[in-house]
Amino acid sequence: MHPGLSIDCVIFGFHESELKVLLLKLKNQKLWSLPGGFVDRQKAVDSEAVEVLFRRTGLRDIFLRQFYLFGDTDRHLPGHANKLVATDVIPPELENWFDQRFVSVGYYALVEYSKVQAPRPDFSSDSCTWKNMKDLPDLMLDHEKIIQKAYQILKRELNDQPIGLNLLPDEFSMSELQALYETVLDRKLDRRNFRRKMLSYDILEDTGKRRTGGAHKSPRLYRFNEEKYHKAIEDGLRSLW
Amino acid sequence: MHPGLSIDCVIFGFHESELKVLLLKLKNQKLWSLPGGFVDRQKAVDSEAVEVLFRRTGLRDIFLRQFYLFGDTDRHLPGHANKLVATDVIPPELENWFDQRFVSVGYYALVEYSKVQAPRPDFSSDSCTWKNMKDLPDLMLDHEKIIQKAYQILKRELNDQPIGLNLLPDEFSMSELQALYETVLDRKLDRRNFRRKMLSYDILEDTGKRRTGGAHKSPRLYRFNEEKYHKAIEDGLRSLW
DNA sequence: CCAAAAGTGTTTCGAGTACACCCATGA
DNA sequence: TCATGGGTGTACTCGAAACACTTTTGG
Repeated sequence: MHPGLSIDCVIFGFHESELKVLLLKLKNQKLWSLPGGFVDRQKAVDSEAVEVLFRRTGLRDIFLRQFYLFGDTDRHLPGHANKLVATDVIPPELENWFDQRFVSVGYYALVEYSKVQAPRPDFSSDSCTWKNMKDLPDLMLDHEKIIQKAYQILKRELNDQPIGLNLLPDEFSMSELQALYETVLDRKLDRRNFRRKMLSYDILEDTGKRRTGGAHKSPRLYRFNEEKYHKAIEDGLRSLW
Repeated sequence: MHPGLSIDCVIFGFHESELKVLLLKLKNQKLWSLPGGFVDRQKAVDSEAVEVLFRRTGLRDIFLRQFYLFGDTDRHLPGHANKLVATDVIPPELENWFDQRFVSVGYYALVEYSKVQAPRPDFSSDSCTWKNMKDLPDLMLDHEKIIQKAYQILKRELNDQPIGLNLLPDEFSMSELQALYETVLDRKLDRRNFRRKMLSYDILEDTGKRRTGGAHKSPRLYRFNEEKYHKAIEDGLRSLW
């Protein structure tokens, strides 16, 4: 039957200057979980991850990155499967099977919060919602650890790769982009230096438009040049050697 | 039985200014393979990788990094298992099982070539030797791709992390360290700039000794300050943000 | 007219790069 | 004494960081 291989997706979203993660709440339990699923023996692992993302968010063609394989033997506590049976999450005949070691591949994705319309829970969970990274609920298994690892890798990769595409509207102001970086990095950045550095990456285009409506000076709107953006991800933004 | 999960280790060694990979030659075949093995359901994946490294090289406490999970459906060509049976690598009853999709976790290690005394082959292979990265033999499955991916990630990580520990003797000259970097990067570096930059990382200690015996000025010998070295790996050598 | 955000330029500092000469050693 | 590699310093350029005032907008 199952190959004993599952995937877990850490789906990051950004909203109101806060970094969010999409989580499922398990039926009849207080625990939450990452969206994921088992990988069929016939399917390629990476494409299954794409499917999970699609099932939960309705989004395709999103930056999705495999970042780690979690394969420790102590990923769940004794009695874990028992609890799942007791709370009706899985049928009793699967209890033993669920008590063995699981190997899970972690993926993370960056998606635009507003484009995800009413994320849908699956059969084993009764809600699917965005949770603030700074205020995560109790999570099953080692999902907390998986999220933290994804976050750590995301921050490290920020040094070599741009982010923003799929995390912001198609057109955005420089301040919005900066707010994204500040949120992910969890600290303030200098406005002037940020603008200069970001423009120097040569991945932005000025749309020529302005956003009006705020009680302030109307900002220019930019968009990503997707070709250059993807090239930057491929080649890295800098290399020391 | 098997969980359908295997590991493959790309073990890099460095010798005479060449980057080597430790490979096994399959019994009765012209194909070579990466050292690896299946992961028992009871075992943690990372520690199995440590075991593979130990079985082949006799080394423990070596930098070993999980770098990717290979989970495509087309990892081997049709007839692959059949060939393995025909050439006596596996018994016939396993043919069907060997024909399904395999998921393999890639690890890479950096070890000192000279410390590996006569690497030992396993039951399915008749030799285990170092092969030059620039002249790889034909490899089974997607092992060539795995090696190239490991190499690519190694080069990228060089921008954030030092290398050298376990790849060089305990004490080494600056030129030897530079030769290592030049080999991995596959290009020449400026001697003066290399020294300055490397010293600025603050991970080296001057042993106070010199190496004599060459027909030249005798070079200072350095060693890594392991505490600082590991801290540099943890924290990264630089951060742009 | 005022509050709030947008836009802009300069200086300072450190790291990266290019480059050339003298020194020590063993053969 | 000579060939070979070891050791060192300086000038230039560029990116990073610190820092303050003026402009635009809607309320």
